[in-house]
Amino acid sequence: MGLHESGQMYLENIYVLLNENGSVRSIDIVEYMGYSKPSVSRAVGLLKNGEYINVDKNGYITLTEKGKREAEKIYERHGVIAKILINLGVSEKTATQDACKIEHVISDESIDAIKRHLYNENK
Amino acid sequence: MGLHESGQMYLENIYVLLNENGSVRSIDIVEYMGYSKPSVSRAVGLLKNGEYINVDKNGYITLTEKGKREAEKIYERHGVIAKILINLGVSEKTATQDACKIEHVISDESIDAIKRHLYNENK
DNA sequence: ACTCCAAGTTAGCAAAGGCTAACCTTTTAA
DNA sequence: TTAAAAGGTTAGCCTTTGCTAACTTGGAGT
Repeated sequence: MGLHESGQMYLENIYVLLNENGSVRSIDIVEYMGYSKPSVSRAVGLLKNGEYINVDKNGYITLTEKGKREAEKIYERHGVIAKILINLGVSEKTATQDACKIEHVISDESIDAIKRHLYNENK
Repeated sequence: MGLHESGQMYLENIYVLLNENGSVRSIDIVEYMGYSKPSVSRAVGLLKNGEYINVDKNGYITLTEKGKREAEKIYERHGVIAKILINLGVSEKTATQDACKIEHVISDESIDAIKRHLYNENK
């Protein structure tokens, strides 16, 4: 079975942290997401189990191919949703917050439609 | 505390069923939403408890003022989201499905921005 | 060497929200 | 009148995803 919403969030944040810092451990996720160590520990275990990430003996996390694909997909959706909201006049803060929620529930069809719209707008 | 996502869904569907049929019992919600009788029974109990609905001795459900306000708000959000998605080229079916999810997580600020956009579009 | 701290894990709780199994009424129909 | 169907409720389970408390383990500093 695929990832649940929380798994998607963790994966996306791992992706962001990897891009920002070059490396990620569980403790970095704890600080970034504001969750407790046990919550992160379990989530990381589940992502590892599902082969979305690898964790080396020092606790450093990397994305598998599967994990990278998934993370990029969610990250892109996030950007697309935030962008259209901002274009509609929503503040960046709210747009980002809303995008975090919407990205997990919106269909591919709707995302594609929004992408087409954003593309056409810039012509 | 306010309604959770499932409570909002139940309330919205009660509102729709009331408008469609003029009356609603738990069993109608069971059929409409496809949930089990105990799930609906609990949800109805919670809505009653929160004073969103009244249930008469024959099991007929009506909205309180508070419930009606809430239901209308969610119903409107649903319509707004579905409409902009449809305007972007999303099929009615998908737009409706997505709206059902998004309506519970999107901010008032974003809804207002979308409403402004839809209004300006029709000028 | 001993202590201490940082990073993780284990165990177990809580709330939301779905489910089945089984039960109780009340109404309908043979 | 007696049996079945319809509508609800109770009890209790499961999963997801957060939490705290308490433990382990490995490396640093004194």
